Amino acid sequence: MELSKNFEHRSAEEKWYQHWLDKKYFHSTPDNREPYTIVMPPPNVTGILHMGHCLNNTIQDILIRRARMQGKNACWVPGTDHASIATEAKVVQMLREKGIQKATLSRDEFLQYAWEWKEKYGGIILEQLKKLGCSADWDRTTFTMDTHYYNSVISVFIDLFKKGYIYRGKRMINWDPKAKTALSDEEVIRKETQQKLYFLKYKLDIPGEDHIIIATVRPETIMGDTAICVHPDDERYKHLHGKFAFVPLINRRIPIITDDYVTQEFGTGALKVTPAHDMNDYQLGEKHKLDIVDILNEDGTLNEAAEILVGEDRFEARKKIIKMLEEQGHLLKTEDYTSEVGYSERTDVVAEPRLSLQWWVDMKKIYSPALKAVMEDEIKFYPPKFKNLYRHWMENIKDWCISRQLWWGHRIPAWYDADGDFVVAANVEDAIELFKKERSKIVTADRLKQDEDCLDTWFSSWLWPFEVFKGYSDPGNKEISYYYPTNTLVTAPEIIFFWVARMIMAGFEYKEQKPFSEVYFTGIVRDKIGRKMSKQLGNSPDLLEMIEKDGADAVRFGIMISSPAGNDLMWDETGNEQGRFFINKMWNALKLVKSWEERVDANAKAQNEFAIQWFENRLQEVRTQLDDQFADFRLSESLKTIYSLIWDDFCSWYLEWAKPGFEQPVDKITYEKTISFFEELVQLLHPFMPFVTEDIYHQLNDRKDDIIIKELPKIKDVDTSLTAAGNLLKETITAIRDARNKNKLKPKEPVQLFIQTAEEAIYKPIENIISRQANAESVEFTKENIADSITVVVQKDKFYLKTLTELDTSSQKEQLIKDLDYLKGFLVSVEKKLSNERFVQNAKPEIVETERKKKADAEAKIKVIEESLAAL
RNA sequence: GGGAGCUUAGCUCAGCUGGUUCAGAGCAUCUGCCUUACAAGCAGAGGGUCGGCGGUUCGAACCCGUCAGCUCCCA
Repeated sequence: MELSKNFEHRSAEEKWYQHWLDKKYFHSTPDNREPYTIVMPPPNVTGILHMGHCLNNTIQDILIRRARMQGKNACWVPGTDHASIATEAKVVQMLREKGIQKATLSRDEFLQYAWEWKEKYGGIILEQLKKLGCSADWDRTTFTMDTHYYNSVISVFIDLFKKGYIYRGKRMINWDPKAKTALSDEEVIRKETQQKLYFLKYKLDIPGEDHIIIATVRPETIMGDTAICVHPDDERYKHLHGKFAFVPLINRRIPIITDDYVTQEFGTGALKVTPAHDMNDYQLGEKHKLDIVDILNEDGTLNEAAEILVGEDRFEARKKIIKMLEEQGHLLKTEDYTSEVGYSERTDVVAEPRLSLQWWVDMKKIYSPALKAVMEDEIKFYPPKFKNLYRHWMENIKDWCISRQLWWGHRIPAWYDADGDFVVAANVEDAIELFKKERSKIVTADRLKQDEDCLDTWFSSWLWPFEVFKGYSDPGNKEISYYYPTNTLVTAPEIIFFWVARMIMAGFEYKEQKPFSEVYFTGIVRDKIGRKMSKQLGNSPDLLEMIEKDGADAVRFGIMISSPAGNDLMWDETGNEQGRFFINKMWNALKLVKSWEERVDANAKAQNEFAIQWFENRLQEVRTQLDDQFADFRLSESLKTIYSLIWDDFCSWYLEWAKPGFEQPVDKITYEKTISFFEELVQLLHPFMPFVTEDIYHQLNDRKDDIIIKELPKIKDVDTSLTAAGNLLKETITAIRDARNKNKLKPKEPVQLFIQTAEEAIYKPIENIISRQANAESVEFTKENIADSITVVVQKDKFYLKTLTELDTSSQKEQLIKDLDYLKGFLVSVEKKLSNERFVQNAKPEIVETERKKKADAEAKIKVIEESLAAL
């Protein structure tokens, strides 16, 4: 079969991915092998592939493919989560485009639209992952609202409620006025925001005193003020303790209280207290038993309680109230002020602290096994620095607000009667029973109302590692017993609290076992100037476009090569380019090796014993390194290691040493060994670049098997003397080439080479390689200096290059003098060490021994160089 | 305000428990080559007081202290 000029990624990707699917290589069923399991962090069902997914899933695919090649039963479970806020927002928008208002629909009608939307657009991202080459077990694709999953979530809610871990309570929460739902603390993103600090005069209710000045960034909430607070030690305000002031514009009379919570240095040291609209003020209010005046509606507009500007949006109201305050002489001054403001993660509007009746998980009751497991390394974090962060969060854990005022999601299984009493039950029949049993009330189904709200998406995804195997809905089934606990979780550090911590809690609560053994936190993908990739900035490249242009292998290479273990990565498109060049390099090597096919001479004597032995040994060395690197998730390093093994060791050295002369025959052993080396190389690379490696594997030989499932050979012992011999050979060749370069010899100009060494036996087997690589027409051993030649010193041996062209010895001389100076300096430092008695006494004997050897080596080299200089 | 982390070549980063010629890699730069696998390439080269200062040690990029700059998380 004729080879194409270049690797054609489009057709190869299509061909091999389909082939792997047809052969069901990605599919796993329990058997006798050791399992290796990863559950994919379910992307948002509305999502499309971005660089973060690309990194994360490439890493998972690498781990899975390597495990598969190690003979393990590799199982990678894909799926999506229902993303209640994001999806509901998209459905609402789609309906609006059709001219339908959500408010005009019943819950069931709305959900029907939502499911239609999900069937149509949901799961696009999974198709995109296939383009990237991901070898997930698609037969196991799970959705957090699949029937068994849905029921498990509801059942877990009921169970936790029964255990007293879930309660309903009126508390301060983060409110998203756009999505009109509660948010958990983790769903609020703090951002530095430019604001203004307004200094307002509050009239005092004291004869002879005029006003107190208060600094605030939220003047529109003054109508909710129910106190002014100052520090008890603040001399400026001591005379005002226990007195009263009036809220501007509405003239509500409010007390002046004291609390050491107030920072005297900030603003004027006097704080307006608005318990309904600020977390800290709420706590102050509780402590001092203040009134609560809630002046905002659920959509962020002002309500009747505000008395003025009713119906205006909070930010419009801010503008207007400033004008009113100014007109009436209450505004003293305005200052620029920057502080962190919370934004809704999903809708990006400013989150509003709001007092609201919500459902909560009492985290104090459930977190401790999860903390212990990580602290004691039962679950290992990579990199381990995240343990601290985890511990800190766990030790200061707050209750989790799990209700969301949305329809798309798992509906809270609480049932209310007309009096507002409620029970928690899976269905209305059970609810009726419970009312009877627990509350001695006889109710009928038509009098009961189910809670309108649904559960936080994370309240479903925390069951992911076991419910994807139906470990909750069908406990003890064959699959959960085989696959659980899973092995590795690969995820972003941003969701360590959202998801990782909670999965660990759920794992211990419901399976009495950890959900996974190790968690690898990837870095955040940034652009080349260090900004986080985001839609807003538009600095996120179009992945599918890149895959189309450069190929999935090149894209995978690009992201992995720039990805230090556990650190953020500065992504740059030149990485893809490097990947493409690499593929091209391998393709050219393939062309070379294929060209030998017809020149194999079964009778020819084996030519390349040294090269073959050396490369075989190199392979073992690298395999050992790779094992260590994989154990620590140093995948970027692994890729670099394989890259250099293929490019430098195989292409630049081995192939050059082993390749036959122009139109010369190839001996059978060299040919077969070369093919098998190439196979092993692409096998090592396969997890990183699956398509090109599978393709080359099949190009090298006609065969029935596939590299994707070819088991990696066992590692053999490394022969360090071979490594050393190889290094000497490379060093010699480089030194001679350098000398040729420096003496301006044309590459084509042959030289006569003389080797002066005490150990000819070392050079005998590599003599012909040196001669070829240095373009020497003859090689001889010599005991004498060779006059009128270029002298090259390598370790303790000398090489002479005799040429036809006239030589200018000045540059060699310069180089030799430079080397000599360096060595002399080096020798002095070694001697200093050795003459230091404390060193000889304290240092380990091996260390002293190597110093002695360094000294002897340096002296020998100095001698050789001095001789060479004398001969010049 | 509390906590964590980072600072090594022009850029992005390795450097595991202090000890080989240990100051490294890739990219970029420079020089010479269109050498029948590959110019998307080949063969070479240059480049850093390891953020500053102090300490521990026979010995420090590595350990300790301190200062400076940057980043992230939590309040």
